[in-house]
Amino acid sequence: MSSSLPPTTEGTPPGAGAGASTPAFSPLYQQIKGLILHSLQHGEWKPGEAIPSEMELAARFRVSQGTVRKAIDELAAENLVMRRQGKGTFVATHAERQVQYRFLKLLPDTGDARVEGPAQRTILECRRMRASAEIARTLALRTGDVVVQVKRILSFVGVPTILEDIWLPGQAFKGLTAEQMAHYQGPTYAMFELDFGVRMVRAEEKIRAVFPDETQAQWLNIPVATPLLSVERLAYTYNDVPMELRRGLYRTDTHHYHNELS
Amino acid sequence: MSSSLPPTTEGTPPGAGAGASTPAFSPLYQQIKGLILHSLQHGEWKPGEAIPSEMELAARFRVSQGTVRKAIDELAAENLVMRRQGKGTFVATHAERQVQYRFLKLLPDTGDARVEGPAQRTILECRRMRASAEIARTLALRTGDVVVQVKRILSFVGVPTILEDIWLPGQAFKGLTAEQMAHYQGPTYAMFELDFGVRMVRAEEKIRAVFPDETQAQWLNIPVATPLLSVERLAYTYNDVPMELRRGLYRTDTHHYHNELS
DNA sequence: GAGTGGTCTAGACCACGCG
DNA sequence: GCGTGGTCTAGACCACTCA
Repeated sequence: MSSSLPPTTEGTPPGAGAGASTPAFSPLYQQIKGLILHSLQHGEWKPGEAIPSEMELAARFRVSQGTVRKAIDELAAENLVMRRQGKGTFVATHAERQVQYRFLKLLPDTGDARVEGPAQRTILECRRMRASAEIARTLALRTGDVVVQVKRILSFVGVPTILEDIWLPGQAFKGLTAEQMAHYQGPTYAMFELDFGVRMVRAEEKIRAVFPDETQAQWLNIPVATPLLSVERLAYTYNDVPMELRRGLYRTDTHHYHNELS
Repeated sequence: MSSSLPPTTEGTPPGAGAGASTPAFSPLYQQIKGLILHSLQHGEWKPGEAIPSEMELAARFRVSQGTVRKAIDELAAENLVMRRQGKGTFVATHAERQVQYRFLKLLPDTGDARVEGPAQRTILECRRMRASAEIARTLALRTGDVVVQVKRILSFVGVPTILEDIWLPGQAFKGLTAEQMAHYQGPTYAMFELDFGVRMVRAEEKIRAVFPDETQAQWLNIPVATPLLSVERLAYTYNDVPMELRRGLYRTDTHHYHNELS
C-alpha cells in the first residue's frame, strides 16, 4: 500500500557526500521485486500458497503487468516462487514432489533415485546446547547462544550412507524434538517450513575428502580407513541470513555427488 | 534469410500418427533462439566477437526487438552469450578475465584465489591412442576410435594439487601437442576455442572420495593413504555433444570444492 | 551524438487449468 | 467460459560506451 512509485533514480542517499560514487540506479522492476520479497519474508503468503495474480500486483503497485512480470521472473529464477501456467504463481516450498531433496546431490551410481525411495532416518541425538565460537560465527550468532544440534544417519535401501551433524539457531527452532526429526514424512526442510516457518532459500557447500574418526566409522559401519566425502553446508533463509550448518559424511562406494556446471 | 516465420504452432510433425500426443507448441522466441544458436554453432560469430544488435537480428528474422531480446535473454542465462550495456552482445568465451576457470570449483581454504594466481601446469603425457570401450561410450565414439589422452599436474604456489587425465576426441583435436598444453597462457578451454574451435558450453561432474594408487601418490607427492576427491567431468559443446572426459584427483588439505545450491 | 542494451508501457492474443 | 500465466508487438525513453 505504500506505493505509487514513479521510476525513481534512487540509490545515492541524500547525504552521500564524498563517498564512493556508486550511481546505483535501481530499475522499477527491482523495486517491485523487493516489495514482493518483503511480503514473502513476512509471511503474507505461506509456502505452497498462490501469490496474487500479476494483474492484481500490477494494480497494487501501480505499475504495468509487464513490470510485475519481470520482477516475478527473477524471483522464479531464484527458486523463490514457482509459476504454473493457467493456475498462478506459488510460493516455493521444499514439500513438492518434483523438487524434493533439492539440496541433496548424492545419487546412486546405477539406476535412478526414485527406485531407492527416500532415505531412512535414524536420529542419534537431538539436544540444545551453547554454541562454540566456531559454530556461532558461522551461524552469525554470539558464542554461548543456544543452538540445537541433531546427529543422524541417512540410509538407502538399508545401508547407512550419510552421517550428519546439524546445527540450528535455538531461537528459531524452539521445541524441535528427535521425534519430529524422525517421524516427519518428506524432506526435513519441508518440516522446517511447516513447523517453524523457516524457509531455506539457498546454500553453499564445501567439499573435501576425509577419514572418519572411530565413532563415525562405527555409525556408518565401515573401516576407519574408508575415504569419505565431507560436505559442509551452510543454508540461508531470505536476506542471506544463515539458518543451518550441516556437516555430512557421505559414503561414495555406491553413490556419488552429482554437479552440473554451466 | 530463411525467415518470415509467423507464430507457428509447430511440433507434432506431419506424420505423427499414433505416437505420444506431445502438443509441443514452440513459441516464436524459442525458434529465434534456435536460429541464433545455429549461427553460434556454425561459427558465424567467433568467441569474443559481438553478434549483431537486437535491432539487426529483429530485422533479419522479421520479428520485433522484444522477441529477439527474449531469445538472447535465454542464451545469456545459459552463458552462451554475454551482454554488455552500451556495447553489444558477445559470444561467450573461456578466455575472459572475470570468468576464467569457470568449471574449476576448487578454492583455497583461506584467502582468495587471485592471490594464488593461476595454476602451474606440468604435462606428464600427451598421446594419441585408441579409445577403450568405456572411454568411447562416454564420449559417444566407437571403441577403437582415436582419442588424445593428456595427463598433467596442476600446482598451486608450487604444491602439486590436482592430477588430471583428459580424453579428447582425436578427430576434433588433430595435432594437439604437449607444448600447446603446457605453454598456452590462460585456461585450457580458451586454447581449445582458439586452436580447435571447440567451445565447452556445460559440464557434469561426479564426485567421490578415493585413494590414489601408488603412481598417482608419487605424482602428487603424498602418501598412498591420503583421501582425495575424485572428480569425473564430462564437458559438452553445443547440442549436448560430449567433447571431453576429465578425471581429476584433488588434494583437499588446503583447498576445497565449492558449490552453490539454490 | 550515435548506437547499443535496458526499462517501461499498453494492448492484443494464445495456451492452460478448472469448474 | 473465465482467469491465470505466456507470447508478441510497437513505441518511448533511459543508461552506458565510445568516438
